Amino acid sequence: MKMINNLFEGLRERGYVYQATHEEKIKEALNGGPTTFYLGIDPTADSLHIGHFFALMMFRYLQDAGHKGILVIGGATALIGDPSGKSDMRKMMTKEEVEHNLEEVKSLAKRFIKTDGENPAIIVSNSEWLKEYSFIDFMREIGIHFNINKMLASEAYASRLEEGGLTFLEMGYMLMQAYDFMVLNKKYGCKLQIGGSDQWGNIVAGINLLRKTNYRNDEEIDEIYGLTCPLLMTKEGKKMGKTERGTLWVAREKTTVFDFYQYFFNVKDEDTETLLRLFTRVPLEQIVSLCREDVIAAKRLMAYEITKLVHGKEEADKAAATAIALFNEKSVSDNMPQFKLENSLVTAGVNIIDLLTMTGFVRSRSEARRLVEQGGICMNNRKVESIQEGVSVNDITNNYVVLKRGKKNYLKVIFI
RNA sequence: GGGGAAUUUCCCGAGUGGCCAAAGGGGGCAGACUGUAAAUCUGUUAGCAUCGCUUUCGGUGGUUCGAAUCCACCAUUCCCCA
Repeated sequence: MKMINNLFEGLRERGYVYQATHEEKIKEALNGGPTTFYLGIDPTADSLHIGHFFALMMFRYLQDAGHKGILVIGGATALIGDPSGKSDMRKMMTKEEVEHNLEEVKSLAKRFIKTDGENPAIIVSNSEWLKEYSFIDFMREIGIHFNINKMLASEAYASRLEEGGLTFLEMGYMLMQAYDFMVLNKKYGCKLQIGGSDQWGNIVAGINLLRKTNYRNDEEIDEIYGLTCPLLMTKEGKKMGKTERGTLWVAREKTTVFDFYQYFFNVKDEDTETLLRLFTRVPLEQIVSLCREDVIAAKRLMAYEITKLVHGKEEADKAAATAIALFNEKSVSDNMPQFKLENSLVTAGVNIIDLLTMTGFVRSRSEARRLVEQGGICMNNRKVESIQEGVSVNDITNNYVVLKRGKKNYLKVIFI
């Protein structure tokens, strides 16, 4: 099996390393023989967002270097909710929701990490070992090792504490994750936990827990480490992957491939380099020079590569082609967002406002009216001048009409 | 368990009986300028049958010609004391 010599340095260079608990030891482990590591993801939604994707990329890097990966899906922890970095308590999820999300997350994650062939990842849910653990035993065996004063001082609880109202439920989260690490160490010999920087406190808790339970005759029998990747932030200090309409999802049904591609194409210039470093395997020197010489080309490459990673080459090609057609050639593409309507509507004559709302392109009639009045709506590349305008058979070529809202939002309305 | 404070439109936050669909800021959206950028300027930001009407200020009832504003009860949150 192929081992990469300077894996740790490589990761650091690309911007994957944020904090490491034992830098020298981790370097040794990663650059040396196969090390078993794990990444935990809580199924709190029925898809993955870009932050998960980032961590999974790191997972994949380690896997490709020959290390053994375990993906833990937090079927149990999702029922509690991680308070790390949150200022409000998260709404509790039902067991059914978690169950459903777990399957979705599992199948999506398989797109990014190797789960078959050579060196496949193991996927487990932590409910496997947490479900059966009785409360009293858990408190006696695990709870005893946690010092509340220390926990409260940790970053993970800081914002919740400031807001007040920290509950016992949330305090329990850290114990569970810490216990996960311990179990994985015992069961699979897992030595390293990776995660986003918001997981630092939880990771350290796991390390401490093992240390406290791990002595035999005053001798530490095993040592485990933690490595975090930075939180993806834009240069403006916003969380990457958040859009006005919500989170940028990895699942196609929740965020179309075209929107996904567009999100990355439209990031600030300054973020291009970071994204290229993290999500492509383009050599570093090349990235730097490309960004300096031609930002647009760099952006195009970046958006394309990320889309390819997440949705596959075919979909990425389509999205890129659609974007070029739309923005560079001002023409129509088959892959732009579409909506189908009954043909009879047009033959009867339909008002532009009705059309905009009917297709869901604009949320309300008031908004549609406003947009038209402000000159923000185009039909077939011609500005709609008045809210009285209608759509007739003459406007339709090849069974469709192309609507444009603002500069970047297109919808092809197909009449059947 | 006792006492105090709070809950406003996407967010923060003004508003203490009619002039409130509700100030101001942030964010969003649109226009101009651009590179499908950034910065800036302008407009806009509950819904509809749009010079009018309807639903909104934690929930439910009540007082009143009229309530986000007053009263009662409930819910949630925070602070102080146990």
